[in-house]
Amino acid sequence: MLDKTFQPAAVEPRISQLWEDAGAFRAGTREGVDSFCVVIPPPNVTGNLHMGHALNNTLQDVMVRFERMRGKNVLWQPGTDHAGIATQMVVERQLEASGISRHDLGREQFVDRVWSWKEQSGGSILNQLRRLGASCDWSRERFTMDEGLSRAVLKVFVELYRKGLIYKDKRLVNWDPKLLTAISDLEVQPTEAKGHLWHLRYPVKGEEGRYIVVATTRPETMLGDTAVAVHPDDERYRDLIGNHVVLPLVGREIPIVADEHADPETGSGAVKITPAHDFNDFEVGKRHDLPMINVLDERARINENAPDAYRGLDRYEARRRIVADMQELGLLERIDEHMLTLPYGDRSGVVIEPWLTDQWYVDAATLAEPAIRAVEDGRSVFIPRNWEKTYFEWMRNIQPWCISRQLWWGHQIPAWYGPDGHIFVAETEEEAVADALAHYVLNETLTDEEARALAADPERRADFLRRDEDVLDTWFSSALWPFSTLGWPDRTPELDRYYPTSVLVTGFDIIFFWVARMMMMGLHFMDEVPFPKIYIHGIVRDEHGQKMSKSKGNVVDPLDLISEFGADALRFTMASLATPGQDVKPSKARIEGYRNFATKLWNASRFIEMNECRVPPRFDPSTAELVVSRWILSESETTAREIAEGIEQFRFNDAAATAYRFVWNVFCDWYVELAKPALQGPDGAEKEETRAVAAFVLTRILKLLHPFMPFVTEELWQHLGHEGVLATASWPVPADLEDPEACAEIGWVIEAISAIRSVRSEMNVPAGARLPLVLVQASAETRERAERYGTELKQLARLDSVAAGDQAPSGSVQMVVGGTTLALPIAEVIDLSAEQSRLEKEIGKLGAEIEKIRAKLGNENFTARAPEHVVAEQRERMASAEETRGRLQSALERLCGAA
RNA sequence: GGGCGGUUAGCUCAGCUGGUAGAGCGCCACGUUUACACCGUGGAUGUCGGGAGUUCGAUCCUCUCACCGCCCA
Repeated sequence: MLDKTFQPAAVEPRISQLWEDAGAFRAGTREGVDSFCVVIPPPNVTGNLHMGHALNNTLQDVMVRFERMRGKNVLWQPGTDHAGIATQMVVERQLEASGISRHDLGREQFVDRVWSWKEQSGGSILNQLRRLGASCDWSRERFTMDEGLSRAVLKVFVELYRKGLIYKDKRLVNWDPKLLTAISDLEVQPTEAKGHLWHLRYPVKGEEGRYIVVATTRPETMLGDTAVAVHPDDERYRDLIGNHVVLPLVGREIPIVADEHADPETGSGAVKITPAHDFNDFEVGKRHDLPMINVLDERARINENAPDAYRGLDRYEARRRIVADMQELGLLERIDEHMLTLPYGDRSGVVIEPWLTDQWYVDAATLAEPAIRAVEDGRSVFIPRNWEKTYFEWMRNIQPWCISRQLWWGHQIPAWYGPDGHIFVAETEEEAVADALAHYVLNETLTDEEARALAADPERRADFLRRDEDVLDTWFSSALWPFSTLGWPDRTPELDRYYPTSVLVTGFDIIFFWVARMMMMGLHFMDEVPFPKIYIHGIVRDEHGQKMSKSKGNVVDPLDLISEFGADALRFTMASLATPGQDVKPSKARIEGYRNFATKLWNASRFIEMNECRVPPRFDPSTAELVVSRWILSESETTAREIAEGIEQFRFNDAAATAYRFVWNVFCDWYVELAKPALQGPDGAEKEETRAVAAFVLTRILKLLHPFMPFVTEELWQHLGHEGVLATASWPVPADLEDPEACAEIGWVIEAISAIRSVRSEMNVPAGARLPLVLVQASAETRERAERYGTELKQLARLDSVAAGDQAPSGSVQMVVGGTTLALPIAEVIDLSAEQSRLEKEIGKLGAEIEKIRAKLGNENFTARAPEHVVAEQRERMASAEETRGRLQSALERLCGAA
């Protein structure tokens, strides 16, 4: 016998183990069927489960469990990425605690340390995903630094390099002066801050006393200025274009150039150009062929390219000095308060510097072309569709992708440099050595003999040929995820079977960083899109719509919610709120509500169990005879269809709501109640059928709910003695059970009971009082229905008799259900004036409705132009409203006559 | 500045192709019923942000204004 409440904390670990033991999530166990494959957006190996993961993985799991139950060969590929900076920082912090830096250890030992950290405590997020119920094929877990995936990375790098799609270049990058590496745009957090706008005077050369005023938020960068730009149409400066200014403090003569980058509206209209320290200025510099003078070192201190006075100063100290010095020279015109956006490194928390360095780049523009076409012609579709705009926008303006990082943890770039700086790119060192030696023998730098000696002596060779120290951006390897996890570059059966994957599920925040790059790489190396569908969900906010952040203190830990309410409740909440294109704002009250829903299901099952309901072997639901059986079977069929459609169309909220309504408001509220008389009555055919149908429908419910609430449904499945595991049971097969007649009949019963209850409550009839019911001038059909459901009506509407009559007994309360007047004689308790006003109110409401419809039907434009079925519908509504009103009116007259 | 999304019941949100405004929570009243008080029954609550237009008909389509949010520059 089941407990009174479902205890998720006790059940969940056991059920997880059960699935594991059953190998329920293994891919490839079914032959000759369609495959369904999803690759998980690999979480960061240092990460912890947050609400975004909970949403993302719930939705994937709903689809994956659904398709698995539908009999497909399902692979949900799990794994993590190696998160270059984050992981390196975790281990560095550990080292710091014992007072050593990674440099003390050396690269090799440091990387070993990272690996052992990874083995011990990395990837705990995958266990957290298990707690959520994610049905990944855990036996196939991958890591972007795995041997296989690393091989894929090498091959991709080498191939792209050979095609000229990877190259080395000197450009501005986002440089983190604390972590001493380039970082990606994703890792830069633009943050609004109060700052200043310094207006500086630059003296015009050869025009004594004439200045050009430039406004800047970063005065210290003036040391690297190589031009002043003004708008070509700006009259104020037209005569100065082509002249020079003398850069104060430095003394360099720099040109005044005309460029549209200068905005005549802001500040003075003239802008200083520092190509080596600003992304916009860099572009201006290229357009005008300006020198690029880097005045900062890797830690953002002023370097040797600046005048002695400032060398070695930190950027902020330099700023103070420069402002002071300019003021002293009378060259500081004024200082304005100014709001500006500063780029903070999200890991280091310091302001990022645009810094000129040598880095490796991917020619993203070239790779983007096929990726753009694939979405244009619909080989990959965004759901919701609008996201393709964001995708196109970014893809069409794509910048070279900087892929090198000055870190130790990651895929080391497979490039070697000869003594003259010549680059050799190869998948292995051996190959690179062979290439290099051949190269230098050919150009006669080396003799054959020297080359052979080098080849034989690794130590001398290391001096001769030096490997690039940098590693690749983590996203470079995640971009390969949809095929590298399947075994590429080997031609594996998995690759044939699962590529392209079926759908990618992710948040819009990483369309650029991940989706776009997977598209580029997938198309280039597999010649096919990595996924035909890209489902983009919203982000999770708190219940007031605020973005969750540590500083706001509104972060909710999904694991806490799982502990408190159960994974099923959290999942159901996520699915219910996953409206296409909208953000998700879960509240505790909502989650609690779905915890209650799980308990409701639990108790309904408890009831079914208590009444010894079981599905007989070879039970055929189409043979059910009782109307109530046919009705609930019909409803279950409709529900199954709607849930399937909802999931297929990514309308998770609709699917969840349909399931919720069916289970609670149809099955529990009505079917169980209507079935009680039969279940609690004498043994016989009726009871037997009811038991079978109740159990059958409950079984269906468990299946329908399983994708959303896997734990409670599996627990019940096991408890109720079903075979195997629910996770691999088959989705309800449509069995032509929809039955409009049964639905109409039970609909009438439900309506009648509801109407009686409502009137009782309104008339303050004591809950315990049993009343007689009279059906006034009822049709044969209605009388039959009342007869058939006499027991149920009596029980649920608290009646002591149900009879037919020609007239409502005097002193009765009357209502109209489906065209029949129902009368409750309650003369002794009736409050005549209350009943009179109740009837008048009803009649008034109907009158208003009738008038509205009459006006509509009286409009010739409407009857002529509206579709016929709409007009017919209005006519019907009007007829039925008029009939009901008539009946209520005569009830009112009778009542007044009696009074 | 460009793009996207939002504004519907006290709160959080649904409302698919225009044709009777819905859910959950909250609130009020009542608790006959051994599946369930994490429950049951009944009830109240909306000029669907403002304005204009298209249409026989607009929460839904078009334009416009206001406010809020996100992304990009």
